[in-house]
Amino acid sequence: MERLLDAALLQQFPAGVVLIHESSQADFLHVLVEGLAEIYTEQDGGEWGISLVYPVSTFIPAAIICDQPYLSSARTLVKSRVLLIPAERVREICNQDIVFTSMIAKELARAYRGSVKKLKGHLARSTVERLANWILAESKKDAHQECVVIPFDRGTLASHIGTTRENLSRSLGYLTDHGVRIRGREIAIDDKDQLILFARPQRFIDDPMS
Amino acid sequence: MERLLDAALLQQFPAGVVLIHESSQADFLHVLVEGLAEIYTEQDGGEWGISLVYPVSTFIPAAIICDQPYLSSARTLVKSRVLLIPAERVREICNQDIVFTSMIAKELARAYRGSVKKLKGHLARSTVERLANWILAESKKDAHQECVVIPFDRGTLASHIGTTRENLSRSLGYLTDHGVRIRGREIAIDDKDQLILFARPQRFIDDPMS
DNA sequence: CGCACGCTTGATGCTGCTCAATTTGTGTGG
DNA sequence: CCACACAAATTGAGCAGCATCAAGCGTGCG
Repeated sequence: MERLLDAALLQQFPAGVVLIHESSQADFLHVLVEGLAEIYTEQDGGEWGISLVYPVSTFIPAAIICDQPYLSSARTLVKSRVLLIPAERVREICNQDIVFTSMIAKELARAYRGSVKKLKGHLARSTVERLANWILAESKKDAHQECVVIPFDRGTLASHIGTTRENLSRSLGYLTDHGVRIRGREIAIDDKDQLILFARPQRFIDDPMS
Repeated sequence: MERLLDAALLQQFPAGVVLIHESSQADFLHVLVEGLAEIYTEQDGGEWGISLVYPVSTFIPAAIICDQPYLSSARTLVKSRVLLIPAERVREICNQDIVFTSMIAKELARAYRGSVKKLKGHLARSTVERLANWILAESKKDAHQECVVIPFDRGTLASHIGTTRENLSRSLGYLTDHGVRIRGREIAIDDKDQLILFARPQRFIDDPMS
């Protein structure tokens, strides 16, 4: 563990800094210590969100383990602190320290499951349903608040829901008839039961703990 | 390694046997030794393909590592031999044997990257493009054959491409104008360059090695 | 032969993207 | 404090992609 940390560096980044560029070789294992980041991919001039990263977790550990180029890009969404560990060092310790390695394995497993859940959501649900379920999931983490605040701009949210800005707007409007009220970035949940009825959340798609 | 194998059992299954039921607790680590299997999910009465499993690899290792229910189901597509290792034993060895653990980590990393690639394909491409790229990818592995044979029925292929049987049929018809000829389950590639031109394959979506 | 199953083809409608116009919101400088 | 500029968000119209339903075709098997 010492050998890990003496080569690592903790850095502070403002919002909107691109930390990883897809298709570049993996050079560091990034650990988000504080803040918020997104994993995204650039395709045909557009951007699509792959996942959101909350502290404390690593991002894109798979590229380091596989010793392969990154499949997606990453940027900070708010001011964040990130721990950078040289890839070389990580792979070295993966052959020595069992505690670290099985921690990495757990991290990979969690990320993998997240990705499968996202895939399931896209295969089986419409845009509005994905949005409704995102709102429900978000409302759970902020300890029973009746109000969800989108922590980034709407374009970013749209790219993570898997739609365009325009349709996100329409979808939010549509949910107005299903227990929700919109005020800029604030989404007030007036009738949670009605929203749940519409969204039909499933444990194995929407529950981040599963 | 001995402790792993003395608790494991190698079993033979015919085609179409469901080995894993989603939402059930993970009891075994499955290793496909020979044959072909698919990971899929059941949603609203339909089935959607998540991934295909070729030998030799594990399936759904993440559920065992996380000690959580499976997120998807798995079945054999052809007669297959599968090694079953009790989950308990796997987790135990994950705290002891570094070689095994880092092998699992690599396996998880590969699966994770596969899932991200599938997600990218769905976000950025149309059904026909996904199909065209699947054909190209398939043609690569069978050592420069000019002909791809779908190794399962079309409904299954449709579910993995992310469309319906009907639209798969239409899409195959459409590709007829782009260098391909269809004869039942055989897809003859007459003009690979033209197909590539249409499909615009990307290394970081379609190359299974990356 | 006739039935079952898988594949194809057609018609129709919904979802969601694109483009464009308008409104709202936000920060800036006079 | 207002006027203005610029970006973000909304709204509308039109259209492409794809699902759905339904019917027609082909092949294999009892």
